[in-house]
Amino acid sequence: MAYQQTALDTVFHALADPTRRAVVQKLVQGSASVMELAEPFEMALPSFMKHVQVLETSGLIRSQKTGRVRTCEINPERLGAAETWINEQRALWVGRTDRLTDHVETLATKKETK
Amino acid sequence: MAYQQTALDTVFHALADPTRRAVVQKLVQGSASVMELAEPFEMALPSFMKHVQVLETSGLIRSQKTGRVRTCEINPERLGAAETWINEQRALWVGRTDRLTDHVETLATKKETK
DNA sequence: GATACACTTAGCTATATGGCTTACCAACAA
DNA sequence: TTGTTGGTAAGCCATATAGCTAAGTGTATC
Repeated sequence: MAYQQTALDTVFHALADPTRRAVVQKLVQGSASVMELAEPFEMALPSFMKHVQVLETSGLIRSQKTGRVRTCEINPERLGAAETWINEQRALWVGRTDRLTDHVETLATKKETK
Repeated sequence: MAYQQTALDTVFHALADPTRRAVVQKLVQGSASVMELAEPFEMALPSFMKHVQVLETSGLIRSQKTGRVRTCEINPERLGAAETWINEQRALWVGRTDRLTDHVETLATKKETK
């Protein structure tokens, strides 16, 4: 569980930056080289590479160097971990509002039968 | 869209910390006072209040002071924004794998009819 | 009115983050 | 062999973050 917590730390941190979210959005559509990914950004290459490192460290993407080109691809499982956590909160929230609704309905029913 | 981007920045940043995620998990089950929320953490109160501020700034929670007690509650809409973004990526990813699957199946079908 | 409680404010420290520039290196291409 | 391309490494700077302590403030409670 502790490992899971740390993973969520890094995943949510990685997604807390617009540049890195844009990289994720690009990679879910297909793998791409670092230069392709960097092109839309007015940013020094070493700075952009730092973002790639953050994404890779978080497990959201994987990369591999072939010759002089580093190609990145998404790791959908890790994105799923963040989704799972949020869905768990939603389930708790929905479950709670369901119980509240039931409670209110129970009270309403009791009033009707008096 | 720019506003949306900034919102996602702060939401994902807020969730990038185990203490803050624990607060969110508690609040989806019902509102709670700051002291109740802080109790499980071995942390100075001003430190914990900083986390609460981060969550409030991100819009994930709301708080209100009544007398000397500040009560916090979840804002499910903001959590939904993060969920929406992740679901959009998953849709792109699934759509892409679907297209690949179709392509492979088309090739397989062509082989069979030869 | 004194005391306790629940924060709030201010300031500090150490670390992390996100950008930059410069120089370098490995791998192609001409 | 030289030039170009695609990174990589190192170091710098400014800002942000995450914790702390101490002191203060407003609101109950006794």
